[in-house]
Amino acid sequence: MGISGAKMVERQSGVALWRQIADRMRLAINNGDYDETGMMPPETVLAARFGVNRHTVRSAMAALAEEGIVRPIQGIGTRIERRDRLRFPISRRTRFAQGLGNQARDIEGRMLEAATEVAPGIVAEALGMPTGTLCVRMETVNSADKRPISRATHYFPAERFAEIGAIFERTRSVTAAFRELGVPDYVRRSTEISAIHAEGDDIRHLKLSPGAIILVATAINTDLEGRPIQFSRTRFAADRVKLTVEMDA
Amino acid sequence: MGISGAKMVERQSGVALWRQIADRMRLAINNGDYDETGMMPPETVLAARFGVNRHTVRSAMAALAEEGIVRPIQGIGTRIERRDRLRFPISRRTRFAQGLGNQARDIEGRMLEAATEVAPGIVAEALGMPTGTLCVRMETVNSADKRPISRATHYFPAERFAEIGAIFERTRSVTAAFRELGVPDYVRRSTEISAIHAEGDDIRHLKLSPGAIILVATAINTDLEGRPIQFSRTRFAADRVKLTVEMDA
DNA sequence: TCCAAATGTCTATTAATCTAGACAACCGAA
DNA sequence: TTCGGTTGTCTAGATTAATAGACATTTGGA
Repeated sequence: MGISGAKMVERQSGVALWRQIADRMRLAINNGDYDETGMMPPETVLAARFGVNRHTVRSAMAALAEEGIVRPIQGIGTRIERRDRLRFPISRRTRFAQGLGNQARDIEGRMLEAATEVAPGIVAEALGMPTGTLCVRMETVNSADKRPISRATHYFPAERFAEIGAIFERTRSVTAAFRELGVPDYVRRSTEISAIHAEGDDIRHLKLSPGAIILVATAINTDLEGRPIQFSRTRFAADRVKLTVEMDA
Repeated sequence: MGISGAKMVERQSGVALWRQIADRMRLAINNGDYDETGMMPPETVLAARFGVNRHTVRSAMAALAEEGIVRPIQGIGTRIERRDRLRFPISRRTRFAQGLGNQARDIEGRMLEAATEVAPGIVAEALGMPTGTLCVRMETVNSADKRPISRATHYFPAERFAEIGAIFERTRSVTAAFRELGVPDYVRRSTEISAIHAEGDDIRHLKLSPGAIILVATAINTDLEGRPIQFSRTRFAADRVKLTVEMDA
């Protein structure tokens, strides 16, 4: 159960039981409580759990079905059709944790790997470096409420940000790492968004089923002087995130 | 008619009409809509305005009277007893007592319980601890001028803050307790805000009527090194507090 | 093929909510 | 004192919400 233990529904509160139950089931679904099976527990189980009649649970379920969140299948059970996707705002000041902000309790960035290597052609061009220049490549996985949301590959000019891997490992934040390395603020110059089928390690890291769709956001960040400091390619699990592009003057 | 225009109440929404009306009247009161007279409009007027029977309005009024917000006087009308909503700022440096500052004379934090136990999954994740790690759970109620404002459940890593319960009991302040335990300053890493209907013990501790709305702020605080030191879930009585989120770089 | 498990549908009953109307009780002012 | 306006109380009925039980229907697997 939740943080504060087993919560019973409240009677005579002016809020119908089926509505309370529907609200709590929607929360549980979005929280990923039923991700293992992708199915709701049987109606009889839910009725017992909430201490109400099965018909009351069915009313709640009908409300969720109306919203398109679940779909009942006779003889099988009730399938979870849709989880609300996190809204990830992309703007001039895109920051991972800030962007998801209050859409999840626990936003975590985990580093998989960091290495210094020769910048690939596209990266060198994006960062305005001669071909053959060294860069730091950093691989991260970002999660919201324990659920992996995105997988990113970042490139930084090695000259300025040689230690960024170690600092990220400690601060778990690109923004914080930049700050420690003398970049108090930075802005996004460009973002390109595309969609492909998931493949390779992304399937494993994002816990996707083969053939799932991922959104790819390729971005360039610059410091306030306009010098490129980061090239990143972030793969979002498309069934968990929607990207909202925000324009600004 | 309030700021937000003429909204009709919704039928068959799973929320009783009297509850919807009570909520909207509470908002209007706290918004100062009736400050000129200090009285509610007559029940017949309200009934016409909301498009419901007078008895339905009376049910809503009874709920507000139960909360101590209004007091009906036969022959005269219904007087507004109390209308105040504290502003609670949420920022990188959120502190309970400081935040309420000069909005109340007497700001009190009372501890209900403190226990060392295995951290729930969400908490362990939030605090960056392996699952199964011990944490201190502390339950508090915060009041301003003797009126309960919020009810919070805090989690601290047991390793660093085993004694925080005893220290809070003495100092009545999380900030002070942290200071004694070697954390001179701390910042808020994240805050998630949602709203639900009050239920369970919160109704009793916050002296709410069943079905009242509470604001839930789930927060993680870190020390200046960025290590998570506190996970908390604070439930604010929504009719007594408004949260103002302050952005910073 | 048969069974267990799940959702779908139906009837019946009780409780809560909302409407409707009438009238009593109370207060302030004309 | 009378009267208009207000809240308080009562009865009655309609609608919605919730409980209870029975049985049909569908599916997947033994």
